[in-house]
Amino acid sequence: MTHIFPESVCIVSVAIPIPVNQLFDYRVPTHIDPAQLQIGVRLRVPFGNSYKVGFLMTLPTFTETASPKLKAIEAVLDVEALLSPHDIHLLRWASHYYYHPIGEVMSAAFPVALRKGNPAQLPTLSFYRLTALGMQTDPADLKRAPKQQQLLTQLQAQPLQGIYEANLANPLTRWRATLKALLDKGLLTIEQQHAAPIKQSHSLQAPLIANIEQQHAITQISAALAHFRVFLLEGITGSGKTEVYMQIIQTVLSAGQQVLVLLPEITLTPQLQARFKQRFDVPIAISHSKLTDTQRQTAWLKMQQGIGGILLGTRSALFTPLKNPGLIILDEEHDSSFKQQEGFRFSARDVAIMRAKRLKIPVILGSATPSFESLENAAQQRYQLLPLPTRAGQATEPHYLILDIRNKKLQEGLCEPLVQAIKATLAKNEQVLIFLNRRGYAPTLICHSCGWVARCQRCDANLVTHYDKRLLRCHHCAHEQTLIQQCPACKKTALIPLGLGTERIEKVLQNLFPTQRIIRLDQDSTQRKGALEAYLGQINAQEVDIILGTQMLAKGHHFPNVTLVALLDVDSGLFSIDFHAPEKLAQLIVQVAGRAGRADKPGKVILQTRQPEHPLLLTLVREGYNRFAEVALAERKAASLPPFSHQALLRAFATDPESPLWFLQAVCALIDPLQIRGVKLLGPVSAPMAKRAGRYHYQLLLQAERRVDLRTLLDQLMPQIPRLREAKKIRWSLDIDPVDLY
DNA sequence: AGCACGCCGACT
DNA sequence: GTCGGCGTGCTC
Repeated sequence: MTHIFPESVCIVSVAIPIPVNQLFDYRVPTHIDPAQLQIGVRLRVPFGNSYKVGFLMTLPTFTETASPKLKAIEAVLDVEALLSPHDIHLLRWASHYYYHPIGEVMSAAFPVALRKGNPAQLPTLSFYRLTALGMQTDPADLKRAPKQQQLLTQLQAQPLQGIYEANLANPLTRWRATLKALLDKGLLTIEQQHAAPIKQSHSLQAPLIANIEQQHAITQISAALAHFRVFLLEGITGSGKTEVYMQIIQTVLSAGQQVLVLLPEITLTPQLQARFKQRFDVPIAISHSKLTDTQRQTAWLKMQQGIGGILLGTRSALFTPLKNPGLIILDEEHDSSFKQQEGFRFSARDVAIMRAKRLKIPVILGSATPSFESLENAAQQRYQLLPLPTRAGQATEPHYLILDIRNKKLQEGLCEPLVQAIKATLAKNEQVLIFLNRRGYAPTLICHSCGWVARCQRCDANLVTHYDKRLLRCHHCAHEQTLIQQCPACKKTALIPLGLGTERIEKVLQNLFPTQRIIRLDQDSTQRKGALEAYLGQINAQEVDIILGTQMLAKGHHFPNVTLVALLDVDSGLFSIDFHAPEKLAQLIVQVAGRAGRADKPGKVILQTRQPEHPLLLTLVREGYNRFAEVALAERKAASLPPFSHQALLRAFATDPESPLWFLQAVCALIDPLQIRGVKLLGPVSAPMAKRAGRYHYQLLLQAERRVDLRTLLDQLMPQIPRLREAKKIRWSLDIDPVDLY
């Protein structure tokens, strides 16, 4: 063997998007200038027997003891890092906090197109700042080009200065031809070519006159701009939260800064987008999972380059870089879809707060029903509570009525007083909203003769009868089969659907109210693209008398002519083993109730229950959501439950029923000798629904009153878990601050 | 996550 | 005697 003299090699550490929490070292080849390498730039690197896009995590260092297996960087994909040092720091923090591999966390911050290594260029679009000088073209000529028509109408309505996005680079569009023609005729001038940062922004529409509480909120938040602070804007439905957002946004935009607005649901983005578009003359970027990779890359780059003024997006938009960040708004902060439930299980709410802290900007958390955790943070003065108790236009709060349905004759789930209330409401030409959180016809199919029940083969669950499609379906896996007539056990034709789903209630209502127009809104009835929007349109056009539906009724949409809301079964939420259940139930009730009523037509809310004396229900109905939260928080404090303690949930599953348990027992055996005080182990136990989609689920809950104890334990434990022999047969994950305890 | 390596059953 | 099943281990 020839002796090799030590030679100085330039190396860097790279985060690769694979589920292994380590960095990989690479040699910087001589043709790459190490002085030009910025932390965060994307690199193409050889990995295994292919190539991957990784992220530079350390500055180059020179060493004489480099391992001979080091490979060289193939290419540097960015001249400058697309993420700021603040954002990279945030991602490092999130990787540690959630114990998730840094490569996957880094990768989560980028849109798919850029993860693949695409050049960070705004594709085909060019941005121009256009100023209209006066228009002659008739928008009626442009019937088949709605976008052009819209622009021309706008230009004619007011000689304006604004930023328009014009796809002048694409020779195929008539859009380009029109603009070109307008430019040629001198009807438009290009004030500024190329992407330009927002310098200032004018309000296109006069803001509404704020009421006292709104004005107080606006003043308080405005005073805190350019500082870190968390505001909890607690506004009941119709209290004008959005107006507060918009007035603050205007201030932030006027200072040349950008705003990140996060929403829980895609369905809510178009409404807010329309209102923002009317109000602000900055480009608004949209980012959610229903957009194409290119659309999301465009939105991301617009914000990164400072072209976009507002980014409206869902959870995954949280990490979008902002050239000049000024404010983060997280609307409906209580919503559990802000918590990612697989892979990198982060809370968009908690990470947003961390991000704002680093960026020294304020966060506004908005909700009519804040999470108990946020209310506790407000009580401890960590967040500033800004209540908006008044409904705009003096609409009154709904009146609650608890209907005891024990021993009452039910017409297929509707008690007589409810039927009467529905009749009375319909007689006044007002709409009724009926809520039942169970889709399908009936949750159980039982044999009247022998007691056989239709069960899912792959889950610990009954099959749900769907009459519309003549199917038996499992709501926990993809299994479905045709609806059977004959009992497979005793061969008698005595199968009875037991219990109520929305499909069944729809038929009941059709029988009771044959002349009324009824619409059912659930996952099954809104499968078709655009179906939900079409139904919502019909409801608002008063073409519907009774609206029936599940969960999806609780989100966002307001139905002003609904004056009666009925929740058919609130009991199922009262007895869950998950301590979050009362909180979720209260939020659901208040959110559903909030769909109804307006100034001149106060709403009435009927709750059907077999637990009419249940203290939780009574507190909520008599004393309101905040008092309910106080009581529930006191109980959590007494029981040392979050937010008065901190949890991490270790889950494991496998197709074989025993190895997940063995795995969790092996983990317990690792924990024991660590001698960490202050951390309680609860489990291992099988998950509430142990068998799901043919896999057996088990879990181990770790709980500590001081977060530092939990972290000390996990810091030592986590590196050891992948080395366990028992870990190889199963799939496992760690959920920090779990929201669903199953 | 991919992907290769590796040791046991049904096939030309 | 080979093709291929997916258990196990590694990736700078």
